[in-house]
This record gives sequence, C-alpha cells and structure tokens, in this order.
Amino acid sequence: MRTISPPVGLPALNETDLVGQVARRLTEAIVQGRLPPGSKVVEAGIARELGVSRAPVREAARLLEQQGLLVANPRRGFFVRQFAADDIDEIYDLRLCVERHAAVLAARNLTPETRDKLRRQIDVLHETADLDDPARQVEEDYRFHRLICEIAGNRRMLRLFDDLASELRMVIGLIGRLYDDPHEIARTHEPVLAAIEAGHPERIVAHVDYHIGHAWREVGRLVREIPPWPAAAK
Amino acid sequence: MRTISPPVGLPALNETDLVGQVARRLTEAIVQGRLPPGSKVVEAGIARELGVSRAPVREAARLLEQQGLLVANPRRGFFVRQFAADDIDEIYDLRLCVERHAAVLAARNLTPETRDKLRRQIDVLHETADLDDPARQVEEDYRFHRLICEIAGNRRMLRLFDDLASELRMVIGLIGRLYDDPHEIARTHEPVLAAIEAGHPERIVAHVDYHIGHAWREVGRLVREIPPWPAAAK
DNA sequence: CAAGATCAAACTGTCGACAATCGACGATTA
DNA sequence: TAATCGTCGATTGTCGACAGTTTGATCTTG
Repeated sequence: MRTISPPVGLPALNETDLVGQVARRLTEAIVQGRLPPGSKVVEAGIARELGVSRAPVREAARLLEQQGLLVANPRRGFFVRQFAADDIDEIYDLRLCVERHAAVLAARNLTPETRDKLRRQIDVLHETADLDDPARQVEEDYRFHRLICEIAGNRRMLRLFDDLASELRMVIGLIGRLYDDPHEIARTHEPVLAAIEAGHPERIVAHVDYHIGHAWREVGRLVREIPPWPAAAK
Repeated sequence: MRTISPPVGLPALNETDLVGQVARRLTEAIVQGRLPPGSKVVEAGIARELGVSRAPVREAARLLEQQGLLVANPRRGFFVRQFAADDIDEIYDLRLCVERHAAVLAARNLTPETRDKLRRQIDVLHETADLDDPARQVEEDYRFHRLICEIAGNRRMLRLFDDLASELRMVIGLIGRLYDDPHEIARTHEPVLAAIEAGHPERIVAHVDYHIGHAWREVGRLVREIPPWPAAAK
C-alpha cells in the first residue's frame, strides 16, 4: 500500500526561499521607483527591513546583478543601475532581434490552444485599457509578448526576454505613464497576432518590427526628455 | 596649484574578489569535465578545497546558476547542469539568431582597426590549427565570434554571447575533440569576414547561417552519439 | 523477501560576529 | 585659504556555528 505524498500537492510553498523572496522584494522596490537609479543598496538596511540576515540579501543582490538591475562595486556595495539613452537602444535592439525570431518560431508551433491564449491576452489588454492603471497595462503588455516567447519554445530565449523585460519595466516604471491612449496599445498588438496566425515569416517580422520599433522610439524619446533620473538619492 | 593624482594609474588590483575567483575555478572545473553533468556541488567540499568559507562559494554558485552552468534544488544543493540534445538546439538557435544580427551590426561599425583584429584572429586560428590542442582551438574560435559581438557594440548582446559560449564550452569540452580537420575550421571563418567586409546584410546572414549551422549540426550529431553523459557521478 | 519505519551522518539555509576598508569630517600645515 | 592628513563611524567581505532537512543505511514487520 502506498502512503506516498498527501493527495494533490499544491503550491508547495517553498517556505524557505528567502533569497527568492528578497530578490522579488528588491526588484519590486527598484521597478516601482523606490530605490532610484544610482542609489546605494545597503545590505544591513535591507536585511533589517525584511527581518533577515545579510547572507540572503547578498545572494539576492548577486542575482539582481546578473540580471542587470544592480551593479556591484567591490568593497563599496551594490548600486541601483543607472540607465542612459544608449541602454535603451541596446535593450530594444536585442529585444527586437529576439522577438522577431520568437514570433516566427511561435507561428511554426502555433496550436489552436496557444492561438486562443494570445487572443485572450489581447482581450485582456483591451479590458485593462479602461482601468487607467499604467503599471498594470505595461504588465499585461509584457504578458502578451512573453506568451509569444513561451510558444516559441526556447527556454533560454524566454529567460533572455524576462531579463530584458525586467530592465525595461524598471525604466518604464520610472518614466511613469508610457502611452497616452492605452487602447491604442491594445490595437497595435492585433496585426502581430494576425501575422503569426497567417504564418508568413516576412509579414511577421515586418509587423513585429513595426510594433516594437514604435515602443522603442517612444521610450527612447521619453528617456531623452527626462534624462537626469528623478531623485538619484545617494 | 594643482597637484592632482599621479599621472599614470596602473592596473587597479582587485585583491579580494573571492566570489569571482571561486566562480572562475568552478567554471573551469565544470568545463574541463571534472564535476561532470549531474554531479552534486557540495558547498563545504568546494570551500575546503579552495581554503575559503561557504559564503563565497554559495554566491559564486548563484552566479553560475544564473549563467546556466548549475541548477539549484532548494534544500538539496547545486548540481551541474545536464544537457540534452534539445539544449544544444536551444543554444544554437538563440546563438544563430543573435550572431546574425551581431554580424550585420559589426559590418556597419567596421573600422580599419577592427577589421584587422578580425583578420589577425583568423590568422591565429590557422596557427592554432597546427598545435593539435582542441581546447585551445575551440577557445580561439570563440574569440573570433566574440570579436564580432564586441564590434557590434551592444554590451548586453556580448554578455548573452558569453553565457551561451560558456554553456557550449562545457558541452564541447565534454565531447572532447570537435572537428577532424582544424584547418577546415579556420578556413570556414573567412567567408564570414569577407561578407562583413563587403557589407551586404543578406550575404552576411547567409554566411553566418552556413558557418554556425555547420557547427550546430556537428555538435548536435556528436551529442546524440554520446548521449548518456560520461560518468555522471553522483 | 519486499515494503515501510527508524536512525545517523551529511548537507543546506541562515544567522551573528569580527576584521578590513571606505567615506566624511575635522585638524593641520604651508 | 586651500590642500593634505588623520581619525571615526558606517559598511562590506568573510568566517564559524547551529538548527532543520535530506539521504542512505539499517532494522522491523507483514
């Protein structure tokens, strides 16, 4: 008789994934604009604030470092990354390169189920547009693009996307409002999906180029407008 | 009167970068095939062996984890990543996607100096081919491709390349000898450089596709031939 | 004999401590 | 007055320790 694991394992709460939790909290704080770019991340401070010791904080910081949100100056500590205009260009250049490919792969792997997922996400985008919640809008936007990478089926590509996205979320979070007309965003996703459904590589690339290129120009413009980062508190 | 800093600063010696050193040692051990795929990385063991405490080892391990060389099972420790055939496909798929773009960008930024660097590296490849040192050959091969990414001028792209390369180095290091004819490798780089010098995007992409595609098929074949990793010692 | 229970050793996750170093501020000197 | 030096608090890098888990082996039981 088998007395194995109690019926259905649920959210196997990791209990002790302090590092992960700290990392999430830190990411959150950075993206939300507390911990502004250039500010110092004092290990002891974070540790005390979260009620843990410095060890998990350090490991989490190393994670965020590799992820590009923090930079480490030996003997000096971790600092929140500062973005310049050319960082935006780098990020979008790479993102465009990857998402083109992802979209083409996604088209190749598309099933009725995954297609529906994409469609539903566009619906969500429209619904979110009514909420006047820019952060949420940006989030749902990413979810759409992330779906494409997921469907493409390359885990490393997905991880790369997540890394780029977390950098972008940070920048965009700091800029504040991104688009004037949220519904406009929602609509501009439709031709991308249409192209993927149609499955013409060239058309896919063209539409992805147009869509991402638009965001690139927009974000680039905003970053150049408000260059000296707000309150880069030491 | 200005008595500023003594003119010529020299190589700011890093002294204490234990984490970095440990990370390098670990990477080395993994790539060289000690620490075979699937083997457990016991923190205390590594720490004792390197004469340091567990803290730096853990942080270094987190680094390698984010880099894809290790995987972390909570409460269970770090394990050396195991590669399957589809990992090879993922890596090369992404690498091809990125290097195409990098090569096109490199062509756009090419200066006489950078062009010479590339040419010289091809010369080095030919010289190395005589040495019968497969590891070295692979290394110089990467250096050529890395140069292209460097010239492309996107730091994030370069980091991505390095990450992919370290995974590949591990796989290839485990396979042992890669090509039969080292001079063959050296020669196949020439059309790539020629295309970059010519500056025709399509021709560049075509040659990069051919070159990387060749390696992809080759590595894929070898991995499929020797699938159960050698000595996956617990 | 096989499946489950029991137990000990090994290992991880986390903590608090300590020395070395950094940064700032005030003292010193030309 | 302005630049340099010395000192002091704050912070990082590293370590050893301890509790809770996991692993593997041994023992028990049907």
